[in-house]
Amino acid sequence: MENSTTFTIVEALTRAIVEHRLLPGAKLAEQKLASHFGVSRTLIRQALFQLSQNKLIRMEPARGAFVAAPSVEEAQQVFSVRRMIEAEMVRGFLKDVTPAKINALKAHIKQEREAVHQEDVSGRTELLGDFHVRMAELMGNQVLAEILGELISRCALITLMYQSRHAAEHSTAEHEDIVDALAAKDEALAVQLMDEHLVHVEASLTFDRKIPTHDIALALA
Amino acid sequence: MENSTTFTIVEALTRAIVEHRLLPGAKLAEQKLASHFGVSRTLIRQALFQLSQNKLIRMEPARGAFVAAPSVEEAQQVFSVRRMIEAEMVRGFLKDVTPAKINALKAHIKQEREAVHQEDVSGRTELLGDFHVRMAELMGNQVLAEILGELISRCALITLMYQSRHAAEHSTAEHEDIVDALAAKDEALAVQLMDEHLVHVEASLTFDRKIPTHDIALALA
DNA sequence: GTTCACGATAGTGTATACAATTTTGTCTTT
DNA sequence: AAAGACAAAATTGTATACACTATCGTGAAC
Repeated sequence: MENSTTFTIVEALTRAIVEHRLLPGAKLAEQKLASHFGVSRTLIRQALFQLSQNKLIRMEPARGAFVAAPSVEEAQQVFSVRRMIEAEMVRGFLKDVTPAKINALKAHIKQEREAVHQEDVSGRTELLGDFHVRMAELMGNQVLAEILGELISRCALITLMYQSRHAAEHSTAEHEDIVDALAAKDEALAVQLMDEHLVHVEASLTFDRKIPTHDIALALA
Repeated sequence: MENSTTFTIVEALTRAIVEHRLLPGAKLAEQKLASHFGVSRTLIRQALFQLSQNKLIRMEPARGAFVAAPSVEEAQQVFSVRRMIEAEMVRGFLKDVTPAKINALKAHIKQEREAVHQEDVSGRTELLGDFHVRMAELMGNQVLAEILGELISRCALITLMYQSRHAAEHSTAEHEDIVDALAAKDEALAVQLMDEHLVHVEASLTFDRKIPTHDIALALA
């Protein structure tokens, strides 16, 4: 899409944030990043700008960039939007479902299972999110896939921020149930399972617990 | 959100694109824009970068920025996503509806009617889109409002690109019907009306007609 | 001892300079 | 005259320089 150097930096920072190597509230000083990546501040600023549009960081005028620390309200709104989109996505998916698409989803679930065995936490989180994006892609709606992808990145940050003990263990099982319902072309059931799945993920978060952060103001709130 | 100077440039370019003063495919040379706005290329590049994320322009490596010319597929996908989101938005809106919210929507429709009288084309298009964003805001879901806002910007570009003769005249009437259904708390009807409304808008476009553009490759396709 | 003022330092915001690439125009060759 | 090669101009990509703001530390006044 855009320049590949900037893209590399965005990717690296995204991974660092989503993998929780950079905690919410952490400051992202431009010169330090520039030195680390061996480029000028110009490219760093481009990358930070992009990340701020993805809501993975927030930028304060004349103060700099900080890893985003989504509020409880924002987290709930993100999940709310996901439920809206994905309920209808399931309906749309069934409107033009084929055995090949079902198989593609099953193949993805197989990958998920392998990742669980390997205890690859960050890779697993990514795969669990990709299931939903994959569904959008299989519908042939790239616009939907992009929007959902952004929402799911935000969810990854939220999940790692509020997750007590990742109850995401049975996410794969729920994905499987959803695919079964899709294969049976049971729209009402599939929609319900998808909605419940997202409710479960959201419910597994502990919005009232203490949360690790580098944001002073947030830590004292 | 970000710097106010850049924001001003983004606003100005957005208006120019959405109001069709800049045709799809038109080249946006950095130096010319910089001179026009009386700033350096740095700020122009930031603005162009942001616009490219909003899909209002596309950037080709080492070639520059061009006003986006959404393909028919993309246009249909954008409308498809809007139907998905807004169907569920109507349901969500009714889950916590109040007379005040209904009145707010009615007030907005009144504005729409006035704009129709004034023959203010660009302002009218904006207002018609704002109706949908307003609904998201009234739900108290800012995340939803932002996502919908971006989609509606893209729709404005699409509409002005493919619109034969704006059949959007009865959009306001349809908005009114939707609000009536909401006031009556008739979920099924409201959802149906919203879906039909979006289908109407999409159907008013002429995907098979000639489209004005500055994009050579597109004009000869 | 606490608070305020002020200077030093670090960091961001913008402009400019330079490098690399693309585009354009001209000239040569066939 | 048409096609290709090459040079010149224009444009984008990146780095650096400068200006402005915020932050932090020190010291004076109370």
